Amino acid sequence: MGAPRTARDRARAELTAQIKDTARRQLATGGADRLSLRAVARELGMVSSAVYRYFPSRDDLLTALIVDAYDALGSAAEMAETAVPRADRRGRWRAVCGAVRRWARRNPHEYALIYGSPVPGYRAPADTVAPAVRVPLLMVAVVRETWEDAALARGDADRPLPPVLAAQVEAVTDQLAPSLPAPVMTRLLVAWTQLFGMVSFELFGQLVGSVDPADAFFDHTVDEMADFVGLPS
Amino acid sequence: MGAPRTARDRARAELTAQIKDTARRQLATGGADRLSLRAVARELGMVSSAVYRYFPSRDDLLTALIVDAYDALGSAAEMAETAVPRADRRGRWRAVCGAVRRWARRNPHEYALIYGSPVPGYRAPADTVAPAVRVPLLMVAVVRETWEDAALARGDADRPLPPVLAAQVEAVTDQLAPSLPAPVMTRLLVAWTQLFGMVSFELFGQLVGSVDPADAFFDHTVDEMADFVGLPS
DNA sequence: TGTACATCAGTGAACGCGCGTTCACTGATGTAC
DNA sequence: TGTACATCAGTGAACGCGCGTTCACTGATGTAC
Repeated sequence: MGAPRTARDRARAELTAQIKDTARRQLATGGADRLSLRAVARELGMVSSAVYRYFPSRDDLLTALIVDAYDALGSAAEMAETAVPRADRRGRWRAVCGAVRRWARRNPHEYALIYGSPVPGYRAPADTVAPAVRVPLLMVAVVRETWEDAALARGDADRPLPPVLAAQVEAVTDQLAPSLPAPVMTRLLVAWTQLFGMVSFELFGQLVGSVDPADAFFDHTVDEMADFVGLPS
Repeated sequence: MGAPRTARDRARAELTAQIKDTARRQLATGGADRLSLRAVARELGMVSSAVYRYFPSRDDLLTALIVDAYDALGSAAEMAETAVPRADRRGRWRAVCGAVRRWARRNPHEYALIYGSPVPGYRAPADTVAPAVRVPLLMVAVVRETWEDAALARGDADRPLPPVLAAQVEAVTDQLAPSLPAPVMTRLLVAWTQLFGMVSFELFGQLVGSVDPADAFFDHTVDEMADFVGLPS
C-alpha cells in the first residue's frame, strides 16, 4: 500500500475505495451474483470501461470485497473483545460472538458473500485465508488463556478422538495455538461451527417461525457453548 | 395431483418432471441465480416459450425445485432413520444427521438452494414450511421418545431460560411435541443449528484447511450433540 | 361410432433489456534532465 | 524554472452474448352429443 505521494495516487486510492463502496452497496440489491461492473460505473458517473483501470475484472472486484468483508468482521470482533477486561474470559467470549452476530445483521449481504453459498464460477484466492481466521483466533485465545491458567472446566477430558480427527485437529493446533490439547481445540471447532451456523440460520431466514427474533436464543446458546468449551462462569 | 387419466395428462406430468430434472441439473453449473428458463428449454429441445405451459414464470420453477429439495432431504432422513431399531435412540439420531450430510454432499446445489444464502429478489411461499420441518421432526421424535421413557440424561435440568426464549420455545413445542419440556426443546434447537451449520461449513468450503475432509469431525460432533441433548449412550 | 367444438401444447418471431470486456483515442498529470 | 517525454485516467463505440416474457399462430388431443 504505502502512503499516496502524488495527487494521482490519492485520486486513485479514493476512487478505488469509492468503487468498492458502491459495489458493496449494490450487493444489497441482488447479491454477489448480480453485482455488475456496469451498474457500479453508472452510479459513479463514469463509463464502464473506466472501472478496468482499477480492477482488471469483475472477479477481482469481488475478491477485494470478500477480503474487506472478512477484515471488517475481524475488526469488529477484535474491537468488541478488546473492550472487555482480560480476566473476564466468558465476557470476552460473549463479546466475540455478539460482535459477529451484530456485524452480520448490519451487513447481511457482505456476510452472505463470505459465509453463504459460494458464488458459482468464482474461486477464492489464498489471500482470504488470513483475514478469515481472525474471528476463530479470538475464540482460541480466550480458551487458550483459560487453559494456561488451569482454569478450564472439563480440562481435556472428553470422549476419545478417532485418529483421523486427532491428526487434523493437531494440525490446526500447531497453526493457531501450539500446546493446546486436541480435545479442547475440537470443542472450539464445534463452537465455531455452532456460532456461524446460528448466525447463518438467522440471517438466511431459517429461524422464522421458531426462535426468531433470535436475540434470546443466540445469547443463551453462546453461553451453552462457553460451558461446552469449558469456560468458567 | 391425482393419477393422470389421458395421454395428454401423462405427457404433461412427464414433461413437468423433465423440466425440473433438467433445471436441477443446471443448478450445478451456476446456482439458483443463473438458472435460466431458456437454457432448460434448449436442453430439452423445445422453444423457450413452451416452458410457460408448465411453469408460469421462472420463480415458480424455482419454488418447485425448493419444495422438491426439502422433500428429497426429508425422505432421505426418514428412510435412514426408519432402518434403525426403534429402541436404539442414539443410532436413530446418528442416522438422521448422517443422512442429512450424505444427501447434502450428493446434492450440493440443491442443498445450497434451501440452506444457502437466499436468492435475491425471490421470496419463498408458505408451501415450503411443511417439507422443511421434516428433518427437525425426526430429531424431535427421537428425543421425545427418550424423554417419555424417562431415559433422557440431564432430564430438563439446565440453565434457566430467559422469559422471551421460554415463550418462543414453548410455541415451537406446542407445534412439534406438546408436553416436551422447554429446556429439552431448546437443546434440540441448538443441535439443529449445529447440524446444519456443520454441513454448510463443509459444503461451502469453510472447513478447508482445518477438518476437511469432515467425516471424522462430523461423526464426532454428532455424538457430542447426542450427549448434549441427553441421549443415553 | 361419428361429428363439431373446445382445450391445450408447442412454434417462431419479437420486445426490450443488461452484461463483461476490448480497443483506439484524447487529454491531463508526473518525471527526468 | 522550463521543456520533452512517458505514464496514466477516462471516453465512446463496438462485439457478441444471454435473458424473461408476450403474442398470434397451427395443429393435435380430448369431450359432449
